[in-house]
Amino acid sequence: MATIREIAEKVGVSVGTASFVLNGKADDMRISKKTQTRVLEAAKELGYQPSLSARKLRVKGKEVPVIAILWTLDARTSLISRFLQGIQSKSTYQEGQFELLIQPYENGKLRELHALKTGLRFNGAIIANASDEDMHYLEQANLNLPIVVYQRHSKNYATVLVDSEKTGRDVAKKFIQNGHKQVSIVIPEVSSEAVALRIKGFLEECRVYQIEVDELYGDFSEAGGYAVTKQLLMVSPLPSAIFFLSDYMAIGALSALHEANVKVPKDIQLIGHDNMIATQFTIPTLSTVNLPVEEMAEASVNLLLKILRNAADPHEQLKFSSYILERESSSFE
Amino acid sequence: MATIREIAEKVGVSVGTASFVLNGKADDMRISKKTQTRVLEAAKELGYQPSLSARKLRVKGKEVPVIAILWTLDARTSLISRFLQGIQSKSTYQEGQFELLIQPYENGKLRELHALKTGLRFNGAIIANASDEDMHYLEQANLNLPIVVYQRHSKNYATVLVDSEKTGRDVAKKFIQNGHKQVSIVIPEVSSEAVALRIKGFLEECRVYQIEVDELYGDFSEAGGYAVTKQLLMVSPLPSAIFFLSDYMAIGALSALHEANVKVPKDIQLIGHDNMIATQFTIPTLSTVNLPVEEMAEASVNLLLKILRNAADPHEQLKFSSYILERESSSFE
DNA sequence: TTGTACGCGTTATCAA
DNA sequence: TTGATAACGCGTACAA
Repeated sequence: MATIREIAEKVGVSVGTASFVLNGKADDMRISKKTQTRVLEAAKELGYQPSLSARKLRVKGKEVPVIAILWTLDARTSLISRFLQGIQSKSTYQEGQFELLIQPYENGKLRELHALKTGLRFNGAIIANASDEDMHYLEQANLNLPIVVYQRHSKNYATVLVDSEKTGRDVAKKFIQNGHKQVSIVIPEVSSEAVALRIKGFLEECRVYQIEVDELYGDFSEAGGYAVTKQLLMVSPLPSAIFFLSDYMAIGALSALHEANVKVPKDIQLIGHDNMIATQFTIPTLSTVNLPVEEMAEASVNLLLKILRNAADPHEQLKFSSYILERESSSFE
Repeated sequence: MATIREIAEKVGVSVGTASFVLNGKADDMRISKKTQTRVLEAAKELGYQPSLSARKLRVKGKEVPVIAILWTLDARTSLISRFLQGIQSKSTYQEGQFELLIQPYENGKLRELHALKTGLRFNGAIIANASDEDMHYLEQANLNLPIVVYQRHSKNYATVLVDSEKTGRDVAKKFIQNGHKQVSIVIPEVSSEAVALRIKGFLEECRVYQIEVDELYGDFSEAGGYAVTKQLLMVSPLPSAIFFLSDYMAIGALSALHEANVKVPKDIQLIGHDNMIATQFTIPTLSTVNLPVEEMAEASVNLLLKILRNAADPHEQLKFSSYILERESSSFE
């Protein structure tokens, strides 16, 4: 991490000269070739790395806010592409009004992310996939950094979310409406408020209508859904409907059921969650709950930008709505 | 974009005081409550936004290189999650040795991305999905910014890629070996060297063995593959094998074929490309070409970091290999 | 609480 | 023709 001054000193030249050489303006400034090569060599030797900070500071009117997306290092990483797509599809991005930083963190270890406290890396953050512990830390830390929390409730920060409890109830209602008496819910092993609320809504509604529910757990992935279903196939009787809290898991289940020659939706009905594009092309097509990830992502960024320029309440709560998309996997033929 | 000095002036207080208040250190410093509120109000009014650059510059030993991932704003955005996963799975990231910036750009308009020339946003870049025009611009611009190009050849920059021509030949060989005489190749409408080379290799090998090939085009998505296949189903005879240059397209095709009651692999064999996880769970499971995205992503970042600290040749060429994963969609029963 | 030196690259002004 | 000097940008931290 040498500075330009160190280079200048080593070569025995002024910092201005060194700067010109390192920026390719040496010829315009008529710096001799020998000096140029000597400067460049010194830079290489010392491992010179220009400081963006110093540059930005000097070049006026160029600094834009840095927005960080804090994303957990777990299976849900696969959803980040939709999040990014939501941000990018909009004009805001194109105009270069902000820089987008991806800041991964380990689930449950948000407190160890020093950048949240130092305020050196970003001007504001969107926190996705926060676990209970992470959220607890956040609420108690009371950071004075502008923050938008995605898919969780919060007292101290702005939020963007859907009514996950209602989602759960809606799916239960659909199952009840379709006449199911014995259903299962497959739960991914991730700590998430949204998941917990969906479960809560689903179970409550089932209780009200006295439907029997089995709770199953698996990895948040196709493989997880496949494994859970394989296990389920070994016991009997099979439930007549399953709610998967992740489309990926439901896709894995379709594969396992096909192998076992169990027909969907005739023998068993499935509903997934998230409305991943792939669900339109599975065999059979997969009913799912539409989660407006792209819209929420865009809203999160816009909200954060507004908060940054004091144009929005830092406690704003944006609510989106989800709805069931009925496709073949939950329809009677 | 007010500065801390403007706030201090407005309130009639020193910059030091303003700094303390804005950083929540006011109480420790025994700044009066009135002063605190006045400073905070002024900050709000003026729309104060702390300059990260000034902060980083002052706080010693904290500046780490910023690496940008330049990603096109097109359908292939869906692949970015694998790219990110590749980076994140490794220790490098955890140690906070660099910051990761996502810099989208419009396909073919890399030249309009000013950040590449100003050097204000990042210390080095990984360029993914560059089109021919983008690459032409890059080669001729001869930027002195450290750059790693992903999945393209380059004279002037470091690269990380697989031998895409060989991939194409391999798939053709597999088809020939399986006895096909009439095949199709489905090409996504994206400008990519890798895609072009796969096509080239595939067509050449087919020519050598005098296999008839039909070239079809569609959107890089499940819907694109579905649409192409629907069209294909209207003509006859159907080819006995199809090579899809994207798994997403192949997944769409499976759906269309299922609807038309054409059996895979009995009536027609399919091979996709990329080895997306979903291909293990389609019905039938999808043969595909494994593209080591995660490994290449990790290698790209590590190579760039090495170049940044002069520990690697800025023209290094890293080659990875791909191979066919035979699953049900291309196997005889 | 205040004043001010400091970090580091850029660039305009000055000097030989 | 070749290079030096110093002001500048902005938040931080320490001495006063």
